[in-house]
Amino acid sequence: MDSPETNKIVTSTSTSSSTTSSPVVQESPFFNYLRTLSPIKPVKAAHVAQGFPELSIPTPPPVFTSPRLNPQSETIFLNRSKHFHSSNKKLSIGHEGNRDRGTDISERPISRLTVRLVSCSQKGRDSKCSAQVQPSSPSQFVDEFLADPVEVVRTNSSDPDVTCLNHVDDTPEVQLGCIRSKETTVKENNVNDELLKYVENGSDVQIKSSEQTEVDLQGRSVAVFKTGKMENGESQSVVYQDLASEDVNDINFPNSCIKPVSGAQNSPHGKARMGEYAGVASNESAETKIVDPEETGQNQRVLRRRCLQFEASVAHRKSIFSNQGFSSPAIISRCSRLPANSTEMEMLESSELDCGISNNICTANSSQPMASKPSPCAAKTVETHNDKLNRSVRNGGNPSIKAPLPSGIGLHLNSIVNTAAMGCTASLSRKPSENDYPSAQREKPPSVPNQYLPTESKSFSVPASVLGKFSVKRLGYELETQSIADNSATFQFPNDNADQIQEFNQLSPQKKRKRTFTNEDEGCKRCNCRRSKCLKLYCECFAAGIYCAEPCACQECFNKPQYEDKVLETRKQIESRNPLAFAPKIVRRVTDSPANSIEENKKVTPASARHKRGCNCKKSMCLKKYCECYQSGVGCSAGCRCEGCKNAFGIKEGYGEVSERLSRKVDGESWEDNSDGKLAMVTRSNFIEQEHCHPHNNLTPLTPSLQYPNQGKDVHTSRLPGRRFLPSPESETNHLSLYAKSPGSTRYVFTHERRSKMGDGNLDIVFDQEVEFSTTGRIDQFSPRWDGFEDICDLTPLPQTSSKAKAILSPSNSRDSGKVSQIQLQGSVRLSGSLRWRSSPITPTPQLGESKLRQEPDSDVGCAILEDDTPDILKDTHTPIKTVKASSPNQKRVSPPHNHLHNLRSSPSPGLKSGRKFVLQSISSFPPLTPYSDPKDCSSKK
DNA sequence: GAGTTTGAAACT
DNA sequence: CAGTTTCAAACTC
Repeated sequence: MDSPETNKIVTSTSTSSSTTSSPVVQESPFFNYLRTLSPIKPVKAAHVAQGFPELSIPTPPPVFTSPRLNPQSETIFLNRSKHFHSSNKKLSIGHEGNRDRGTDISERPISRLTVRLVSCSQKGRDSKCSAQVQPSSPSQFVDEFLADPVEVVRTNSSDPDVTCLNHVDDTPEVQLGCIRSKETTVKENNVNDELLKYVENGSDVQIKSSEQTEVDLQGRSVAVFKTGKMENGESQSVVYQDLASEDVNDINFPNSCIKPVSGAQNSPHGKARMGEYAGVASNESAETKIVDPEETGQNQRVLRRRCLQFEASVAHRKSIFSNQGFSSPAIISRCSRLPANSTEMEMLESSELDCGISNNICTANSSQPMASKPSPCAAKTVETHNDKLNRSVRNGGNPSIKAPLPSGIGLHLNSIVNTAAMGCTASLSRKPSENDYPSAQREKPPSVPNQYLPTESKSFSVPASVLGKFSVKRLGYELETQSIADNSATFQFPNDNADQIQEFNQLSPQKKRKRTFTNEDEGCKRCNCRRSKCLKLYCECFAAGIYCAEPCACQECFNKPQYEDKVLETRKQIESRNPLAFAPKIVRRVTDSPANSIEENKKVTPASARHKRGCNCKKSMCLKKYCECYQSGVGCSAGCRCEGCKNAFGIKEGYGEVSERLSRKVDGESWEDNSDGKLAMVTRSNFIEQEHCHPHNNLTPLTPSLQYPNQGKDVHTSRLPGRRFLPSPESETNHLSLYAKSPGSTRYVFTHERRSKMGDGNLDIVFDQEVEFSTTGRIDQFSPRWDGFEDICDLTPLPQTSSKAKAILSPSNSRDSGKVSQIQLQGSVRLSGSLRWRSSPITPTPQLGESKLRQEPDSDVGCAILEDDTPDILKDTHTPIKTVKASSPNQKRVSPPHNHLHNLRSSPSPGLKSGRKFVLQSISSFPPLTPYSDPKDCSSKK
């Protein structure tokens, strides 16, 4: 608040004490206009009487009696408006303590309004003070200013006396700087209108907490808040100060009880100044007081609503977190600025800032961090405790983060982690604990390359919980503002792992720690590259699709926003070699407890797609994290070239067999080395033997073999091209794999990959169908094996059948990814109609007549299931067997951990009997290089 | 924390 | 495509 530009931000002692209203102000055309436009409400004396019995607040006379234009006011106003961009004005919240409240507001022009808010006893609760600052463009300033009446709102049901300020316009909760109280705020009717004061908007905001923390909010209205306990510990003071004002006057307000703060009372100006105070708003924890100096002594009071709701938002947030998943794909746009430092991050984390949830793309423009207008993207809602808020504001400068309502938002942890959005695949399973990062690391969270973000929206939709606890802190994502003009930030988190996050939050500290250590290294940890310049897959950050950040110890790092072009180019090169290079690498299990429920089970994260070729372990025997398979928690597959495989999650020869014991441990997040073997393999020896006996059986996930159903006489299948980007605008790739799993049982894996280039993007539709035909009519499950095809287990009817398809638009164009980083389309797809068995000499024949396939009803169920990457089977035991999924190229396909299968087997649900396909719905760590297709186009593909 | 081991990634 | 080198994480002490 001591910004040099600011004339005077907060004075510890109020100096002016003149009680007469300023004629200049009253006559200002501005106020005139304001009076006309703003909801001006007469002050209600009744309430005042309650709060300030000793104060008699006369009905304020018309504030503006003369249309005469006051040059001074005008000038001030103009200046202020001018400052909205480069404003030096600041809103500061500081601990005023018992200051001299004597202030003659009336004398001062609005621009010089200084308001002190004093809350009364906090009652041991966390005092929360929020101020909503509404930035506005210069052009909009007047209108917005005028249209932004302030009203005092009573908050906190428990404390009827608590009041807060709200915007008259009922600004959405997302408003920046708006802090809600736990309780629904009751608008001013109960509050004495006399207490209402509007706060001058300024450019900069400084907020001081009790700790005197300060925050500068550039381009925001000026307000001075002061929060913190009074010396007597009972009250807090909030000071709104007009930056323009030369003489800062502090206005003391009574506490929530509408009573003068003790300090105020003691103040020489204390109560006597209340015919001066325009309004007071207080909250139990924090009171907000708004004073309209000009109107002081006037019969009219203009209420300016300020969203000063405090804890309510927090509660709301928590509720949201607990109840909502994150549906949006993880997309992080550049621009936006994440908490620049640990304090902000901490604030976000702890406070659970609502940010960019849902499809709402919130764009916060640093230049206009706080939009006066209730623009969904312009506002930021910050609900925090005093300290947190203050810290965040202080450090953040521009709270450019918008917090859209989290409704319906899901978090795709995979996307977050692995994808550009968040970058930690396996990490998704775990939620960052408070101590995941050293404070120093939190200082500078990793940032996400801009290219992964949609151009327009560049949105970073952050679920509150995610943002607060996961993204910000754990992942430490930082949206680096590349420029003042380009700093709108929107956070979009993938939805898939919302539950995981939630779960993690619910974990005990020990469990969190455990997960932290087990998962943190996977994808979210920071790199330490020395020679790769962080532009190779060696770099975990780069591989994860995120920029390196402070926590990184890399050297000569080019994986930074400023090198965006280079990063993107490198990425393209790498992807050209390996389209799945940026696919999630590690799969982690989120479930911490041996959940007995599907809910628990569905927290399993699929395995790595990047590791499509399998491991090549020589010495580790796939028992250490050197082995990606092991690291991913999946068994080695036939595609692995490992030697002496003892992968506890399923040895190569075992075709994904996993011991029961291990499975249970896995459920419990016990990633133990099971090298001791003794795995109770649930073998399907037949298939395994066949596969290994035959030279062609050494199939990679991408090159499944076609085996005839009849017991091991495998006829080599056509080795279909793996998933790769085809140059043609639209390409289709079909894969058919037949596996003779056992005598009388044949499994068909049909994969149709269709890449369509529509509009400016690609639509990747991958139909993976795996059908197992059993002579017995029983559909076998898949083993935990995770290879690219084998684990495609959704039991689907023959291609001719209509099936649900999910199309995921892979925003190759990072700019666009924000819009629809991952679009899930659901619809009926007649596979037979559109598919061409271009590559496969073998057409899946429905002639497997005896197969007793379950035809998935053409319902939307499948679509709902597809909402996240949770294995379908895990999500709903009653899920129809058939599910056709279209996914991005980087989609991971993994087999469920054995234990889950085991559980599923036991499940009476018929669906559980079917083979399972685990598809990692996460978006690629990096959006596809090709532009994504328009959703419409996608729809058309349905 | 330093050094070693390891295997993926990159290079040739 | 195979062999080699590079690289950084994982691991050990």
